[in-house]
Amino acid sequence: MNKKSQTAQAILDTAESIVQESGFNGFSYAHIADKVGIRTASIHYHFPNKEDLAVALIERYTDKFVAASARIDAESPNAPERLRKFIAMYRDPVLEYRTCLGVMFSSDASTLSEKAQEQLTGFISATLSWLEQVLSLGRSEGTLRFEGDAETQAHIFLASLQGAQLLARSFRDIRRFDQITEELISAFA
Amino acid sequence: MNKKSQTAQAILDTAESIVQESGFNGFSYAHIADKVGIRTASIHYHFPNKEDLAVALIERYTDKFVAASARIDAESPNAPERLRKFIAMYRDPVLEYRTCLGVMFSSDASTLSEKAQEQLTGFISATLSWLEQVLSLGRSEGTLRFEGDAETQAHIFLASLQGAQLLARSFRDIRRFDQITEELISAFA
DNA sequence: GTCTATAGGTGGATAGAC
DNA sequence: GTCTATCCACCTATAGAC
Repeated sequence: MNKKSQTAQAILDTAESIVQESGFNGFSYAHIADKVGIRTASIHYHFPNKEDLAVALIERYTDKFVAASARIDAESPNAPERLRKFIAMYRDPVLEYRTCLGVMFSSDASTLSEKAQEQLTGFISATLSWLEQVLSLGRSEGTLRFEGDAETQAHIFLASLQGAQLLARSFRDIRRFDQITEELISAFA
Repeated sequence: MNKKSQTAQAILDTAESIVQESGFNGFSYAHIADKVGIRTASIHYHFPNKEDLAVALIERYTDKFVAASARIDAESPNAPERLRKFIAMYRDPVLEYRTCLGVMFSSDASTLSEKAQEQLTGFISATLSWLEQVLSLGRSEGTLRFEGDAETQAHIFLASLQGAQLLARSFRDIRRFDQITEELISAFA
């Protein structure tokens, strides 16, 4: 179920990449068509309008996160390593001057449809829930130390990573990102 | 010097407000003209093109921050109170679903001109420098406690506020912002 | 300084042939 | 499923009258 054709996947791949770089208002059907090697009319066949495309983008991004976090849980038994892999997920796009799709959609939230906004909060909630669970695990394991409740710490951690992406991007300097995340990790020690 | 006419100020006021809500790619000359009550051609008289407008926006925003931070320094002798007033500056726009202009321009950085990007990093650098100085002061006063160097902590603090704005905006819930900032403050105690 | 008028381009979107 | 052709709204920007 939810099978998408190869072309639809290519369109989503390209759109995701452009949104991560320029935001949802920073791209057009023409941009996608050029990169994919099709005509704009073909995009409309797969995604009738821009809202459909936005919703599909966040939907798929959420699915990818759920899969990735499950993989992390399976591969890494201890909480600190899970956190480090999570940070790596947020670091990679910055190397290409991109950010998490959630950051971009959050910025452009006011121009998104109701449904797209709901998808967005769904994605962020999934991320926060996973982080909270990792932090709780770390605390009970004794591998992570922090004050206050895990939910608040999850918020701070995610907010810091989002801001770190924006700062590193503005300065075109990945070290700003690393500087922030290394201190975040060591604060839990 | 750098005196701007009343109309130019009104244009900047409106543009700033729209950018904070919808991003730099989310507004047009027509939007501004409508709100200010002039024609789009008049905007071009004051700001020949969109790049000029972007540069003027960040320039003025930086000036306003410098003035505001100087006022905070003058009014509040101790570091924790300075931090709290800084947080308030980032909280206010969220109430109207806006963010710091720096966040929006950072998101749209890839579509900005070279000069606008330089202005942007100038603004962020000014913010980071001021924060670093406040944190250093607090540490030497004994009113703020933290690990590592003040520069890194300034980065984390700013990144957290930026992310907190995005999170609160996405959920349309100011309490997410407050939850984050209260924990940030208490972590320094 | 602000206006009308308009140029020239690009945006998303549709109809209909293949 | 993908194409060509096309529509129309909107965009930034300019020329020139007032």
